Amino acid sequence: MQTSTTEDYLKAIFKLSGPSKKGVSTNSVAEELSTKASSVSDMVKKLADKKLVNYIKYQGTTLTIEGEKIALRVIRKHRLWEVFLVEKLKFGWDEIHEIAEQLEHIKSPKLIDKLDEHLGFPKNDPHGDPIPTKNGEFPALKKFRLNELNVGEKSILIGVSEDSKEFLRYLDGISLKLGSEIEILDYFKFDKSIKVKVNKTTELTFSELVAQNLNISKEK
Amino acid sequence: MQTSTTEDYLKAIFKLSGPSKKGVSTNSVAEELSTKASSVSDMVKKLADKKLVNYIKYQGTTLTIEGEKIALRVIRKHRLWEVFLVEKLKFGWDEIHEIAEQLEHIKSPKLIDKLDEHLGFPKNDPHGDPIPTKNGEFPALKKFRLNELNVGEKSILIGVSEDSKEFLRYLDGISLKLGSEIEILDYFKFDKSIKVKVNKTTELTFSELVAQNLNISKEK
DNA sequence: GATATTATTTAGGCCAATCTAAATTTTGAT
DNA sequence: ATCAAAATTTAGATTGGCCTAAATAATATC
Repeated sequence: MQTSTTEDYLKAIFKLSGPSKKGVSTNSVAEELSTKASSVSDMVKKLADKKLVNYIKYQGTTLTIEGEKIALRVIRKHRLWEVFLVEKLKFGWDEIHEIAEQLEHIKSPKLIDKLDEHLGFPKNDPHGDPIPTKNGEFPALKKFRLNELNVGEKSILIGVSEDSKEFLRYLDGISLKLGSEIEILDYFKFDKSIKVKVNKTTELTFSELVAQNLNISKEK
Repeated sequence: MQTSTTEDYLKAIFKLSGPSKKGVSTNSVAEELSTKASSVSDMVKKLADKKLVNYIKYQGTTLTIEGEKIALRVIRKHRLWEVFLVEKLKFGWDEIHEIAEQLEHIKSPKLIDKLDEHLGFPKNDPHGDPIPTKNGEFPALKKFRLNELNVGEKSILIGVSEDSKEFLRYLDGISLKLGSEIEILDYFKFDKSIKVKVNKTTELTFSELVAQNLNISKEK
């Protein structure tokens, strides 16, 4: 059974990983948890020993399957308690976070199932965020192809549909990485190519074929 | 703000003190908390530093006013959560204790007030035990004079109404102490004296005057 | 490509709470 | 009153989590 500190770390890493599931930096975790980078360094090593995260020195941390399971369970509890606080106890939506931070660490699977039932199996918390299911399914972020977006929309690269060496080498060449932000600047009807801005800096143009193979999410 | 361990110790000491508020032994606390006597020894020293308990080496521990306040707050939370688990989440009365043990440490005065209201300001928990009020009043144990009891009843000495030196010296002489168990064996109508057995061992006879000045509780 | 800046890790300590083993005090039995 | 048993305390170590300061690696800039 993990300590509540462990749960806090896993939750923070999950949150920071974002839809692209890219590795998170030591500093970002430290900031998220209001602690110091050296503490995080210590801690992720311990979490790696317990097989809850993958950690490579100087290269960031990702969750293992097991680590993600735990993170999702904690998020489920947090969000269900938030619903309880607002719906049943009539708290304002702005007062509930820090109480839920504590309640999320209560250990009792039965409690959370009964709470879920008591609340009528809500799908979203009071902020509108989805509540992971009992089985650890996280209502998937809707996934799009880059060519399905409209001009002006922003997105995050979460994957590719084509994994030939050539394609990956091409992406590498333009240094497009998982997690990059892509904003649609323009669309050229005549060849269906699109002009984008990557990470608020680099402007590029993608052919339709390329755009079709870039999987993105509209979420932040 | 105290740790949950501190709260556990204070609660245990409160519970073990009983109605007579007598000092509790290191060993009894250790057993109550499933820990070792040496740990308790360490801990009560720290609690004494924080003015939460009165501790005299080799002589046991009592709560200070402040310590008792905290203990009562924790008990209030524990019992309110128990009501919630049974009434709202439909738990069986036998499953709730260990969950409430966790919930009782959640820190948020507002939460507990709202919970109290949500539950309709219950007076007792599902086991029938009284719930301390918001102001830290613990529904007093009903107090009796020893001469109000019937033959066969058992009681605990919780105080005296007369505190003259003579009386106290008398009690001392028969080694009757706060917390002693007193069972009524017989009642002699002609002089209203009563025969009792103290702590299941010593038989004594009290005059009416003595019996009137011994305050007892019927609770265990 | 060298170097300055930033990010990260290591080293060494601290604190709360716990433990075992040894020392000490109290109690209880003769 | 003495002495053994029981209760309690001390000493010294451990674990989880955190910190500061110093060392090292990665990165960004010229």
